[in-house]
Parts: sequence; structure tokens; C-alpha cells
Amino acid sequence: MPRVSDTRSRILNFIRRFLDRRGYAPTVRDIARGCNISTPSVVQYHLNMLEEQGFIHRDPEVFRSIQLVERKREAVSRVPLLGTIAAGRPIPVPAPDSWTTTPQETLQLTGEVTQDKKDIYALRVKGTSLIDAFVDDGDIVLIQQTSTVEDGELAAVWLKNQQEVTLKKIYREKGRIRLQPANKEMQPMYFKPEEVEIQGKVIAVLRKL
Amino acid sequence: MPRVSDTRSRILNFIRRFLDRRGYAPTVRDIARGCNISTPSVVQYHLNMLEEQGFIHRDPEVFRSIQLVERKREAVSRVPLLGTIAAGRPIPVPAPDSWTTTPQETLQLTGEVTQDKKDIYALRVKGTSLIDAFVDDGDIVLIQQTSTVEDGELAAVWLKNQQEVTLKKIYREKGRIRLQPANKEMQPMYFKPEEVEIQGKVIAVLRKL
DNA sequence: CTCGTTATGATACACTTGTTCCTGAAACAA
DNA sequence: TTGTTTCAGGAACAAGTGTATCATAACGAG
Repeated sequence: MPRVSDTRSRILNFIRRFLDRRGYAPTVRDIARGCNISTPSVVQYHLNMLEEQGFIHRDPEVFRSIQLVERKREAVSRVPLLGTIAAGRPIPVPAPDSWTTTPQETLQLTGEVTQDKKDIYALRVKGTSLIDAFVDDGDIVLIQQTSTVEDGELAAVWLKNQQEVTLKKIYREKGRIRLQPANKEMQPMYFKPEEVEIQGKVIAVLRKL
Repeated sequence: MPRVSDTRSRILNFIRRFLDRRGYAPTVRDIARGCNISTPSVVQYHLNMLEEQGFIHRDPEVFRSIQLVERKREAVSRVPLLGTIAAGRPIPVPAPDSWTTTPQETLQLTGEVTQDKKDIYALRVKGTSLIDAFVDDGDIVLIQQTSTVEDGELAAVWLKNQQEVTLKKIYREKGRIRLQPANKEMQPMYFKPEEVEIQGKVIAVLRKL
């Protein structure tokens, strides 16, 4: 982390305040006025330095394009709440392109929660069929749509014979698949590979009270 | 919610995509190009309509000042992670002013998760002593520091005699306090009012996998 | 049909804004 | 000294940009 000169930290703070209060970035002349700098060229000079040092990002020639790198991690992504997950119903898995177009309920979550994963969606849990995964009625499950699940990861699994969905840790063993409940006191279940259908990977569980 | 014409919803979607991808708002000419509109004046016309209908906000004469009203709630707040919650240890409850001063681990969460509550902090759960509240080892519990808890709310409770902390729904009955596990199959416990100490209210539970 | 509303189009103006080029001061090392 | 780096100030340019004006088309209500 390079040191920041006095003027530059004043500029950074001004950008922060400006973004918080106005919702968009300041121009070089806004900064000049706000930091008692008499000319845009000085601001331009410091902005170039700040960009070199990795504090901000700008798109050349684009007005009001200053972005704070420190706020990139606070990026809020909108996770579509696609439906409910219940014992006797398969997980609804629509086409990814319909996620953004269809106006539906969305959760606004930080990367802190989504862990910066892409292609994730949320489902609300209905019923107490998932208590062996410590997931209660009303909880929200964040699922990453993926076909490849590592051994030991918590997966959303559709059991074809039982016509039932569960959340279990998955282990591939010779000739069979072991589904291990998160609750260590419960026994694992074994299935043939063709009996289970992996719907996705559970990224997070959110319970709002 | 007023109806949105076809062109206007296309414009709205374009603004959404532009904000997501670039981090700042488009100009009227950006929108014109992106929505196959031949002239800025048409975009201007629709932007005025969208502002009247309350979908967007603009600062007059300011470039790239379009803001989506639907995204006003995305405010990110930093929630301090104050320590761990374990069976045999009381909940650490430091003075609120030390939350902001001491540099510690913080979670960046949207109002979606914090439910816009104030005075909240987070604790990481250690051990499986809270499984009767469907809270597993490693989960993060968001707690609002408050002395008043409504009946039926999930509270963080310190049991003085047992020297133990639990998360239970609290009910005040005549001469005693009933602590009801979230797990409906488990039996409630009864205590004298002076035996329990309410530390706060559980706002949310977050499990990252 | 006529009329009013709504939507689209072309053009132009005035201002905003990023950028560049120049000068110069201050600090510091060789 | 000399040269280099960093920072500040002034002025101006070229392009970007919000906006206004006028004209025209589409469309439904009466």
C-alpha cells in the first residue's frame, strides 16, 4: 500500500463523500472546488497518480467515470429469487438469460454473501424437510448453478425415485454416491449415480428473523 | 406502479446493464445507441417520463447523473464481527462506541440482510451447541443489541446458572420465562426471570459454505 | 372523420468536461 | 552547482453532453 500524500487523501475523501451524497462520481472541476485546488490540471495530475497507485479507476475521456477500487468489493449484485424449494417438488432451474429479463423478486447482496460467485440464484425453503442440513422453513438458500460439484460440497440434489429434493454433502464412491447430511448424528444415504441429479452447489444459507 | 411502455422498459434495462457493467450511468446518447433510438431527444423525452413516474432520478444538466430509484436500498453497511459465540462462554458485548473505532473484521452487508437495523454486530458460532436453533458450527449470527425483546422473538440468552449461551424464542409467563427452541420437536425450558440475561435479538443467520 | 395524447425524428445551441501544454516553485540527490 | 522529481497554476482546445425547438407519425376516443 503506497503512501498517500496530503492532497491526494483529501481528494480521495472528497470522492468518497461525493459518491455517498450524490450517487455518482465528481468531475475534476468538482474536485478542484471541493478541495481548494485552483485548476483542473492539478486534479488531473493527482488522479493519474491515484490511478497508478491503484486507488481509483477511470475510463479515459469519460465524464464522471471515477470509481473507488476500495468499493469494488462492496459491489452489490442482484440475486434472483426464483421460487421455493420444497420436499416434493424439483428445484426450478430456468434458463439463465431469463434471470435478468423477467422482473421478479431479487435479493440485493454483497460479495460478502455471494462470495463473488457468478450464476447464482436464491430459493426460499418451504417446509421442514431440510432440517438435517440445519435449514429451516423460511430460510433462503443461495445456489450456484453448476454441473460439477466437488466431493464434500453441499449440493442440491434431486432424488429421482423419491421425487424429492435434498441438500446433502456429496461423495462419489465406487459404483455409488454417498449423500451425507450436514447433521453428523444422522446416517448417510447411498444411491446409484443414475438415481441422483445434481442441481447445483449451495453457496450460502440466509435466515432472516 | 404505473405501467411502463415497451421503449421505456428497454431503456430501463439498458440503464441497469450499463450500471452493472461500467459502474456509472449512461448518457442520453449511450442510451440512444444501446436501444436503437436515432436521436437524443427521444431518449430525453422518455427519461423525463421515467422520472415523473418515479423510476429514475436525475440531476438537471449533470452528465451521467441517472440513478435508479430501485437501487436506492442497496446501501452497504459495515457490521463488526466481534467474536465467537460458544457454549460455555458469555457473549462478548463491548461498548458500542468501540465498534467503529477498533479496526477489526467487518462484514459488508446490504440492508437486505441487516434489515436496515442499527446497532447490530455479528458473532461466529463455535461448536454445535446451537443446533436446536438450526445454527451450525461456523455460522454467523447477526445480533441487535437491545434490552427489550418481544415475546416470540429469537433472543441470545445467557443462562447464569448453566454458564451457557443459547438462542431461543423467549416467552414471558407468569413468574417464569419460557425458552422455546426453534426446533419444534424439542421441549421448552423454564427459568426464573433472574436466571436469564437477554443479550440481544437475533436479526439473521448467515451460513457461508 | 377530428382532436388530443403519445411517441419519434432531425438539428442546433450552449455549456460541461477531460485533456494537453506551458510555466514555475520546492525539495532532494549527485 | 546541476538535474530530477513532485506538486501547483493558468489557459485553451476538442469532444462530449443535456436540452430546446420544430416537425411528423401513430393511435385511440369521441
